[in-house]
Amino acid sequence: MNVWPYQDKSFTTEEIAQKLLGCLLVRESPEGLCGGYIVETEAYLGVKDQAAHVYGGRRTPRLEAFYREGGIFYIYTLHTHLCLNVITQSETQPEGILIRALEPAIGLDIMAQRRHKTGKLLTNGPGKLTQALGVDKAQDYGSSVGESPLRIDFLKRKVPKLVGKAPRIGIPNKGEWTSKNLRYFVEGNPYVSDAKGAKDSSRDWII
DNA sequence: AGGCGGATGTTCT
DNA sequence: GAACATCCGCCTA
Repeated sequence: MNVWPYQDKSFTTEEIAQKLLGCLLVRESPEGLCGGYIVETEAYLGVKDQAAHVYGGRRTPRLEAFYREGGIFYIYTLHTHLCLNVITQSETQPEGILIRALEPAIGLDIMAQRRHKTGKLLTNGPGKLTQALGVDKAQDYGSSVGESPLRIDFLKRKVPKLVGKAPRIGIPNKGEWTSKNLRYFVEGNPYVSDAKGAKDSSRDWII
């Protein structure tokens, strides 16, 4: 059975963010099944993290998922796009992980239809991957990552050869939190959102 | 009512 | 590959 493997809270959010790399994110829809391997994540460390939505203990209707159990999706709207996050801890410890990029693996034709794009442009950004998968806020917000139309397969995973660490994207003026290396990615994978060259795609996975 | 949040896609070298 | 126009819902005032 495919369930949230970090229920016992014995792992930090930073650790889980790295463990999610290589896991298969899939989405079931009337159009068919599609999905890809997670290649880029960012950790958001709760009320003390100036870049987190819940910084300072903020609690508003859209943030409710943070104050529930780990292993559910938190989805927020950014202009026209949706950003997909996994809640990692507990009611009293509102932390989460932003999924920033996928390597397409299943239903490439369906994703291309939704994106009107192909290749890297399919899923190499947080808003692009939600569009490619057909993520729907009303349907997927708060749903379980283990068994829902939108879910993560923690078993059939690839193993990154090398995990890169870097500061998170787009959070200037957040004090020390701006420069912390809380962004993780599969080194050399061409689908990482700011991968420039994208040449060395042969050396990204062990398996 | 107004401002903020960041990602996308186009257009220009 | 860098610059910029555009996108709109949630919160705070």
